[in-house]
Amino acid sequence: MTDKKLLLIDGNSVAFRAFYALYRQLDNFTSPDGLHTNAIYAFKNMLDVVLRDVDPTNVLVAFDAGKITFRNKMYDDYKGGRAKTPSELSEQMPIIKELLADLGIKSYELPNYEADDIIGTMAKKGAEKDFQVTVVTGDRDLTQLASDHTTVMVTKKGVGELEAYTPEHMKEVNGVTPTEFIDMKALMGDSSDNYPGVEKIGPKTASKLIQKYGSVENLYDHIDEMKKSKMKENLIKDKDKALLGKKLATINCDSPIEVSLEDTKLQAINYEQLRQLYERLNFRKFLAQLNNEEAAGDETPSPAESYQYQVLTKDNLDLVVNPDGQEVSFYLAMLGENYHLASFEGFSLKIGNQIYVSKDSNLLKESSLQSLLEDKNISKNVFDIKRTYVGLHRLDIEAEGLNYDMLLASYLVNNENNSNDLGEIAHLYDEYSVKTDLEVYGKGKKTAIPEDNEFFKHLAAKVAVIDKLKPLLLNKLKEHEQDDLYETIEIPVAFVLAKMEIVGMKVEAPVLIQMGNDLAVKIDELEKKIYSQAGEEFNLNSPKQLGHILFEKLNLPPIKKTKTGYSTSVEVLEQLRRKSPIVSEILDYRQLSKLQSTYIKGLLECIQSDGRIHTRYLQTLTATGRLSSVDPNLQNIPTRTDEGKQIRKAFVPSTEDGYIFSCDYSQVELRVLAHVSGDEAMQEAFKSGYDIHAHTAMKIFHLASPQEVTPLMRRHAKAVNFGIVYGISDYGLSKNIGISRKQAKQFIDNYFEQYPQVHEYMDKAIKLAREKGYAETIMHRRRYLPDIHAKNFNVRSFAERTAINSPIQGSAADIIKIAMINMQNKLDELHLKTKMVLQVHDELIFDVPKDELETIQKIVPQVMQSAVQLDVPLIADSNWGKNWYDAK
DNA sequence: GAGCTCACG
DNA sequence: ACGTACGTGAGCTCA
Repeated sequence: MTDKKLLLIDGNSVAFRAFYALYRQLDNFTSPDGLHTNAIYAFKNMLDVVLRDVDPTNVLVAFDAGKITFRNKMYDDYKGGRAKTPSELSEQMPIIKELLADLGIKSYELPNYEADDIIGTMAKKGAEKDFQVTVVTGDRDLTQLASDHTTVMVTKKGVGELEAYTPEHMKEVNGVTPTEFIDMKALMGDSSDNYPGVEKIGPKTASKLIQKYGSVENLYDHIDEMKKSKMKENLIKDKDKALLGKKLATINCDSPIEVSLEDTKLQAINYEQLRQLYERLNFRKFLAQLNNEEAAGDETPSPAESYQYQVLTKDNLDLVVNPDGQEVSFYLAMLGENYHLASFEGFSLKIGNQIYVSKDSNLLKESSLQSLLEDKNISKNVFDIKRTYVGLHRLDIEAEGLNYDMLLASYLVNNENNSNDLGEIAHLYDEYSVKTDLEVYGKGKKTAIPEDNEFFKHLAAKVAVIDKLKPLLLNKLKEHEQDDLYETIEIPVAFVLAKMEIVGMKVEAPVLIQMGNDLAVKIDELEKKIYSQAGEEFNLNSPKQLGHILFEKLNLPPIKKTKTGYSTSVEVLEQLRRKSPIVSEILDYRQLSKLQSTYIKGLLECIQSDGRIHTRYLQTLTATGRLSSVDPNLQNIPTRTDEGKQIRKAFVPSTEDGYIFSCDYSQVELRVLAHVSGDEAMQEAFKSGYDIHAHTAMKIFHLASPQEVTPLMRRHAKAVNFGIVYGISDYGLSKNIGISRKQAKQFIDNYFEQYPQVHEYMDKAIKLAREKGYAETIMHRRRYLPDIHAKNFNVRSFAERTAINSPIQGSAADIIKIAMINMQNKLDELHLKTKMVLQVHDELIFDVPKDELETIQKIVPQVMQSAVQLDVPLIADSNWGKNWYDAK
């Protein structure tokens, strides 16, 4: 194996990809003097990854010298019609070259030749001199260079990932060898380079032909032997084009370049120049990196600064002095996402300027530490109150005084990034002194606590950063007028959720097991029936295999396609129902196997030793402010069909003779809409207590009285009401309720005529989002919408619908959070044993002892209805029973 | 790990 | 004229 490694980068194509990878961030990446920097930034990131992975001795970045090359002599229109490089990118190109120079990397361009030719020539030279060559490019053309000596890496997904083309991989992807790829391209042409190839020949056919004939020339030598076909005619007709295509596609590996391998040797980094450049570009991340690379003499990157800490043991606990008034930050380390089960790995504590760390979480139970954590007069800053509270609870510590949560604060300030990793969030605020858990613990199978030194450093950095970023985040909350949202909603609701998770919900395993056994029999029967009709056994869970059976073997009409093949979704199968009995059986099978695998099997695995299921609510994930529920998701337990709903029979009260009590808001989102839009007609309907869907039906069908509303009209009106909340389109509505698009448009027009202020609201919501860059709820929760300015119609439209929907969905989320806090307070105040156990977006579920039912019936709807004062009443309906199924 | 499918509000 | 309803999580297949 050689240790001489040559890295060749196609500068133009990588810069191009880099530019578009961060295109959405274009306006966020500007230097103080007004230059765009997104491509430079992404280019440098990509470069770091490649330099680390390849670890080359020699590097060359090749650029195109200009538009005119020797290929234009063969073909005037080569790369003709290509859009001009946007000026936002071209202004960055000189800086990229400057950056490379500062990094000690050679750049090169050659008039009349493309970067490809430079790379091809250098790759050949390198291979001859026994270099291991790696080519990095954003363009598949260069894959023809792949060989035993040369690997071609093509950027994927912007520049974040690279796909390595070896000759073997080439064969897998294209079915041809790298050199044959040239011939393949000659036949199929290249639309981006603007040469046509042979008519009607695309990648598939080209690949087949070249696999058979080996080259374009050989193909034409044997063309007479080919059977008569349209394709043969086209091949003959376009022979010139194919031969020209081959010339154009072939990379010139003997270009007259004036760089030697010696010239490409990596040079020393010019730290001073580089620092100045980063400062000019305002690249704070790279500046921080630079500081510490320089300090470490270019060793592995480590945090820019590291914090002093003291390791705590049982014997030096007296070091932890009474904080009196000093700022305290605390971090509890656990390995694993699910903190109900994760292993305790240690903790860190910052008191004033002193940081303590330990791997022994049992130390927390020593009286000095326990009393510190349980003292409500000692404020503690943490990252993720809920996780910390639950974790400490498992150690029999009842935490008090957790008053600041970095995770919650950053989520409210900006939830575009929904990470829940401390390091990642710190990086968003240019704080690079802490690494991410992924960097320190690794991922997947390799996840583990590192050696003590690194681990302690990481823990110390975490508490230090919680403390350090606190003023910044609190300040941003103030600027956003979100202090109220943060202090009176999110922080308190974190404790409410923690308690709900800890209590959990009792689930009867035997009930599920019995249902599972019954289901297994039915599923088995259905499988047999389906196989016999299909005439063969296949994997029913594979959409691919099912598609083959339905649409190829049984010749049913394929109604819809997906990216990868035929769609076999319910939507499609419903339409095929009448054509063959097998379809109904497949639908039944789907339904039952969903119940079996997700709800029976899935839930059984989640029942813990206390006979309960403890879900985790994610409080900082959704874009709108809703919660989500994982491990397991208890917010999507079936209810729409009775078979599914049976699952709910297994969810029972924890006390004998107790009840499951459920209370849900009636039409909260529409009420919120009535409130925020100020629409008089809609408000009137809610104030009068009308059935809102029937009322809408009267309005849009111009009826005189509620008696004239037929069930179908009500159903349609209901769909319109929903559609409005989602930012309706006539197409969407027509598809949803199976009417013509014209009719749907009529419904919508009528709707807006009858509820004119709703229409105004929608326009205003979009306008506001454009002006401010975000949409906002009644409690000032924000959702940023950078796409609202997008040039692409689809992308922009999506942002516009989101601008309409988010304030509605988000305000409803605000409301139920307030209700939950008030509810928990009420339960505590009245010393009730009733537990709030679940939240399902507009519904709260309680585990109620028999003798408290009467009280609960009274107070729950009261508290929910009075959570906030809107311009229309809030209504909540209650149900209860011996289990969740009966609470309907 | 992505894509499909389907469960919920 | 564009393609198209908002927000989630999980299990399965297949590369």
